[in-house]
Amino acid sequence: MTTLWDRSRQAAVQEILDTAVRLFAEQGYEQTTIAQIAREAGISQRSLFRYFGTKEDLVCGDQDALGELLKQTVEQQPADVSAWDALRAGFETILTANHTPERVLELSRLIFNTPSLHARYIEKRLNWQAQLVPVIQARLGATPGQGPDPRAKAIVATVFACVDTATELWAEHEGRLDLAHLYDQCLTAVRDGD
Amino acid sequence: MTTLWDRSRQAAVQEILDTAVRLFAEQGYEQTTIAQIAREAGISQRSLFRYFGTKEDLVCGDQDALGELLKQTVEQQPADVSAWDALRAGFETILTANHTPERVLELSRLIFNTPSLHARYIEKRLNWQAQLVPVIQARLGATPGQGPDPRAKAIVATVFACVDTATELWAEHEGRLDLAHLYDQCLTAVRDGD
DNA sequence: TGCCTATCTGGCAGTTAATGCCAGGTAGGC
DNA sequence: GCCTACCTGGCATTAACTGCCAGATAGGCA
Repeated sequence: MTTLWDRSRQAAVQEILDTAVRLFAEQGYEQTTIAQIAREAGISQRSLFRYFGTKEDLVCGDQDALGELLKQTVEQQPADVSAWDALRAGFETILTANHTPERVLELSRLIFNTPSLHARYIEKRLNWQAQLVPVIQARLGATPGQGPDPRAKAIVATVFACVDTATELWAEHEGRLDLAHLYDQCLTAVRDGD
Repeated sequence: MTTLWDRSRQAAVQEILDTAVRLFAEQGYEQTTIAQIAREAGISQRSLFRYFGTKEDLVCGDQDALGELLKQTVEQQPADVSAWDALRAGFETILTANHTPERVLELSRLIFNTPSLHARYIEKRLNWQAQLVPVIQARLGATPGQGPDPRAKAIVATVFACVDTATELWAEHEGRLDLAHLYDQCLTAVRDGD
């Protein structure tokens, strides 16, 4: 309900984000300090850390919200949709909910070329995976044999592996290829190859 | 050739490593400082950073050497062995070349329970993947269609996803399950499921 | 044996990300 | 117009690193 605060906060977040991404693209992630971003965005370091808990969150911060959307989409697929198709539907939803392709491409380049960012990005994605495993487990039904059932974990991990592979290829080719098609190619190679 | 130096260095590395892993297990990774490790190992902080470039390398440091072994094993498989089987052979080799199971279990617990370590661990494994892709690409033969061929990348990424899943389950169950069998279960769920 | 050189080691200062604390300001309700 | 809640900025501090320099130590060589 506190409209003005929320709006100015939203604007501030957006401005800080734009400043940060611009500086990262210009001079590299490691070479850009928090002090510089704060200075150019006209804000104190202390406040910057209140908006974004870590430097890495300036790049991978909105992953958390996307993960929630992904989980909900997968959960809401009809019961007769297979685990594979449900996950694929989830990722298609995320694709459209994400930033513009140009922005995604810029962020992808940054992430794939900066080890510490890449690590952080993977960490966020591991959270997505952990959230999805019970959802997929429910869709798979009862355990076939005795012992723990690794199927859901394996399927989710594989789907993410293919998404990551497709995204990396897509970024390498400057976004000129169709991401969904690349993903399907990856999954075909894995499931129907040899 | 410089025997004494090398040996004392080797001994120092081992002692630092043991001290660090012990402290990490006792009080957690984040709660243990470099200063404390250096103090208890009887070495200066400055020298500790010369042995191990980062705190994370105290846990995931020897991954680099294992990656080289993995690549060589996969490369040396006979030409008629499929990509999947070649990779599986590589991982079996690594299993036996690793530390004792107890040590691996301890390190696994640490890695899977510490987000930043888990991320760094996967980052190292991404290096393994990048090295393996051309090897697998050669084994797959010519590209079927036009455009880039994502098959090798996808297959390698999937195999690692399954290895990771199996290892996590194995660590969760305190090493009481058969790791190779878990891996096969994961791969079956992915390739032959539904 | 005694020196010389290459390498290792420790201490010290400095940088950067990140956190806690406190004083001061600003928006919105009464 | 005041009061409260929240936000903001500055200061101090910590922890992971890094560069620099002086001192020690091992091994080669005369």
